[in-house]
Amino acid sequence: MGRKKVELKRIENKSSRQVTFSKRRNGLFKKARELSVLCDVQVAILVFSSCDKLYEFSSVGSTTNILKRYTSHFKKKTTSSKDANHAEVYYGKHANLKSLAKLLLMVERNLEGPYAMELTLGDLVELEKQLHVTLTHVRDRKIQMMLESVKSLHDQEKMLKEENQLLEKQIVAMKNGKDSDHPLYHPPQQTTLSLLK
Amino acid sequence: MGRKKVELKRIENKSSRQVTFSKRRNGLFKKARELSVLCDVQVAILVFSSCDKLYEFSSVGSTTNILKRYTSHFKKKTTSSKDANHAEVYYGKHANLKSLAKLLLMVERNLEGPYAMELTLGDLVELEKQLHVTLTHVRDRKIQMMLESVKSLHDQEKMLKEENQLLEKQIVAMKNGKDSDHPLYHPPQQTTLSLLK
DNA sequence: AACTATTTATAAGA
DNA sequence: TTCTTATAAATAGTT
Repeated sequence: MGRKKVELKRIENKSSRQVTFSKRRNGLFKKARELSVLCDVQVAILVFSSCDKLYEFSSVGSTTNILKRYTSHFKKKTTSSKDANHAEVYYGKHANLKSLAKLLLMVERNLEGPYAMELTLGDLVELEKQLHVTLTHVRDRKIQMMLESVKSLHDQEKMLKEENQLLEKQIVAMKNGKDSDHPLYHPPQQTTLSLLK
Repeated sequence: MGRKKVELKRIENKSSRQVTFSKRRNGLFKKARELSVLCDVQVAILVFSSCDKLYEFSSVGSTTNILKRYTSHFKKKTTSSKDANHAEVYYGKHANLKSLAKLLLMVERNLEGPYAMELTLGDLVELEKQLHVTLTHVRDRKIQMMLESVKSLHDQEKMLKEENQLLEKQIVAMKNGKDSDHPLYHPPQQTTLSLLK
């Protein structure tokens, strides 16, 4: 795709080989990025030039992530309990949404970022289990709250309807000039509506 | 480069995404081969599809060779550089991950126990989203590592078979009584097997 | 899987 | 190096 069709063999002229390398390398990386985005896949490319220079492309955080396991994958876990206690000291009193969200963001950054974490496959399996369990519980709690909300709304609706009926009866009674025996209705001050915010 | 200009975003239709993936993957690999030949460089491409399938391209014999080269390249860079803070950063991030596991346990206890955290429905929805995202990322990373394991084992198997063939040839040669001109084959001392433990 | 109308990449020239 | 442009190549939508 140029002024002339080019034969598929090593370009002997050094400078035009260098120019072509630069152009086509960029082209290749662009194509890789497009493939990654359009088709929702992960792509990594490594290019070693003849003078031992490395050019790399990765659709995820870094190529290192993919290859880091060659050196770190089977390292042994040694200090899990110590770390856990450490965590409790730090977060025990502040086990709130904010610190959890922060930590989750940190984990995400670490999974995708330029520095691969020293996580073994076993670590990841454990973490996945734990996340799954917590996610399930959060969902359960959410659904519970939603059900409670719905129930509250129904209760509230019922209550208001009853109030309406009572008020209507009072109005009818007043129109008939017979209100002295029936004092006015006063609605309750506290209802479950407040639970819904 | 087609009937219409295509927007650079995930193709939502599954079947056309699959078709485009197939076409563009071939295109990418072709470009890589051309770059490799024309410019006399080594190229390796790894593509992980969303359904856990690995497609790879390598301008030389096996992708492992290039990955090894990459690893040693990177090692050279990092070990010779002066960054002593690296280990500390590393430890910090690792510790944070353990903290996350501990914190997740705490959140669970709070959700189920008599002392419910003061979380609104909105909080729970946000938390659920965040957990889901992190869980997805953890799963992705886990799958990536598993794929790498499988690939390494396959490469290793191939290498061992090649060694076997060489050894068998030597045995045949020895039986023919002409071994004095051909020194025994010595297998490489360091193979990727050691990395797998 | 083929077919083309178009878009995109790029070889050569400036 | 960077830009321009003629042309080759890739590919999106269609059959």
